[in-house]
Amino acid sequence: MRTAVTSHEVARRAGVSQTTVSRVLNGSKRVASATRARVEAVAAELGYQPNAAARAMRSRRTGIVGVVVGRITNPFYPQLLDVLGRMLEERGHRLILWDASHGDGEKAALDALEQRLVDGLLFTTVISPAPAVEAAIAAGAPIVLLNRTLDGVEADVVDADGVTGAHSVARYLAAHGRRRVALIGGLAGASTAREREKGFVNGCADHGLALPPSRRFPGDFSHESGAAALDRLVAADDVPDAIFCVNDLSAMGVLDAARRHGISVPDDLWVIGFDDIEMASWPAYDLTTVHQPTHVMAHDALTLLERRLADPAAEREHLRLDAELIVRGSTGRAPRRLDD
Amino acid sequence: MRTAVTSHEVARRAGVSQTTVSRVLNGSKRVASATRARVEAVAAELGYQPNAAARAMRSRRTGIVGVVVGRITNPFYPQLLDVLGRMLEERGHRLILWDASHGDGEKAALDALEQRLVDGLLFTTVISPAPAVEAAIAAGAPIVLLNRTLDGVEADVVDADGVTGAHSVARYLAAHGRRRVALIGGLAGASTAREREKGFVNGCADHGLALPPSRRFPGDFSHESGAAALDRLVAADDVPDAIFCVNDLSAMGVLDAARRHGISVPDDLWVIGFDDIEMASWPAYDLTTVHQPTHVMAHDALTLLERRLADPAAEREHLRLDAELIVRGSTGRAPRRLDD
DNA sequence: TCTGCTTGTGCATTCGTAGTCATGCCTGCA
DNA sequence: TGCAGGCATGACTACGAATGCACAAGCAGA
Repeated sequence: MRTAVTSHEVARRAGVSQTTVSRVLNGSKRVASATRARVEAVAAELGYQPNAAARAMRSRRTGIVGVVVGRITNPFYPQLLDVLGRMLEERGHRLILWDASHGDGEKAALDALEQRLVDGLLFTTVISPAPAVEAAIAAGAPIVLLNRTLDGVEADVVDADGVTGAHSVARYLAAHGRRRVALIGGLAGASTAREREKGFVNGCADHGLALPPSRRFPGDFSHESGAAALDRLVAADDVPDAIFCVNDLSAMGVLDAARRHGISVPDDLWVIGFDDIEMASWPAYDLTTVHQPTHVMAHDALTLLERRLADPAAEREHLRLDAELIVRGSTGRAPRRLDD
Repeated sequence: MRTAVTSHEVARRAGVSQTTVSRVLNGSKRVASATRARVEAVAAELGYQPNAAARAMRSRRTGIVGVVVGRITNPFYPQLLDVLGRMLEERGHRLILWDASHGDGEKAALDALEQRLVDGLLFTTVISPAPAVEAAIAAGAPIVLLNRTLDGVEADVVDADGVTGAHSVARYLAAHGRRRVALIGGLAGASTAREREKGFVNGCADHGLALPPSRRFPGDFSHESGAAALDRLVAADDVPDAIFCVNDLSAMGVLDAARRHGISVPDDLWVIGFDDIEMASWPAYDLTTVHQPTHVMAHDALTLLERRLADPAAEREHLRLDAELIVRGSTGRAPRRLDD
């Protein structure tokens, strides 16, 4: 590798001061067009790239956003990252990624913020209690909570209405004659899991569906946890009419376990998820689920973060989006199958 | 946000010079243990975090590795990222992510390297020709090619043997009496696609399987491209015995399209993929495929990169790992189903 | 001709850390 | 007692870009 070209070198070759080079690069108007052209030509010729560290040191901005995801192998997160990556790319910004499923992703991200390595953070996966995160937010750090929230914390948040969404699932099941239902939950500290469980439990109560403890299972949003829950129901010879899972991945686990056990979906068992990840609509699963507007959420979260960076004193905002039931084949024959 | 604490501030409060603080933080031995303890106490009390930009400016290292993936929503990449993220976390390093499916991820990554924002780069997804990448590698830039390679370029590379892997697929199909086979390819510039196509084509020739142009389809590694190919075969009323796809995701597209068309797998059609992503083993797909040792590959690639960073003059290495056929239900009843 | 404003440019400084060089103290040996 | 040598520490500076301030030149209006 050749030694890096500096703005001083560009200045020297263009016969101007380093100040002028800096002005040209940052699009200042205070530069004669002839000078600008000359500097740009020299910069291009030398392949000049400003040193990121020096730039960050002076300007106190790095153009890097940190994102903490739950478990990158859960397709929900790549879908969020896809949108975020696109948006950041358009702005010429960059994305540092942490995975919270190993080590302490939140701690690492907060450290990076303190070190001024990132301009702001997007947490998609906070688990309460999260004292460090809460303290940083309270101190005014540029942090936006995406997907999951922290109860009682005043913060910029974008999430979907899990309570109403899950409530509509219970109503739907009751309306279609399902009587024996089961629930597969998520991590206790996750607001998404809590909300969806709560909405479903309330919905069952409201619509006369019994949901005994023996048909409530803990989960961790993984495929395995869904499969394990159905395995236990089978072992207990207590396979229900319908199972609601707090996310799609665990619902897919249930569907896969059902295949193993020779349980026919939807004939013998209905399965419903939450998220509406892309795979949920693929024929192999054809999963009825509650749609979360991932694109909009990611977009809104980044917009909130940018606003917070531009104005640290701006009013905090909590954007709560609607989640809508999408009926597919895992709860009866989906209408669109008639097209084939 | 309070103003950031600097090492000068820590020094002042601990009654030492900034130099000593720096020495304590970097674990220099030239510090009396009493002094070290005092500095550490003050640093902890103030929650001191060294400024990343200043540190990078002096030390010329950022502790950040850049990774360019093909399309983050293809589960193959999250699996790689999972391993990479773990390894980097252990080392206290960070990961900047680019997605090459929109904009120019490679250009952005190379820029970041020039700007000294990242210490090194991992390209999982180069598409030849890639003159900018080749030039950077030739100039000695710390870049490792993971998964895909660039023919004729001397570089640090970790990939799997696609030719042999795909060749074994053809042999397997021939040995099990499949006669009418089809091939769904990948992006022309991707070495993985080229190798796997070549291995399969050669294998077909070697084992007396005809593979007319009408049964060779272009693809782009996506679920849709797999599904689209089967749609065309159905439309042409030319559904084959077996279809080999150059990656699992497109094979899953074929399986899903087969479901839509009421084609029974494996009774009417065998399907084989390549990669062995986690989902391939789930009952919904139960996909016979060629296993790539993703974990090992990611691990080796990062190890190579670290070696290159430690010694820029080290000999270049090309690690080529074996890819092994894994037989599952999409090519006949898989043995393990008997367990149930 | 003089004043006052605009425009284009450069000088000098700053950001926070790491490392070089210098210094003072203490120990041990001649 | 004198001095070499190790140890602990501090003063100073470099890293590279951005920016406040100063200033010269050009021009309009009085």
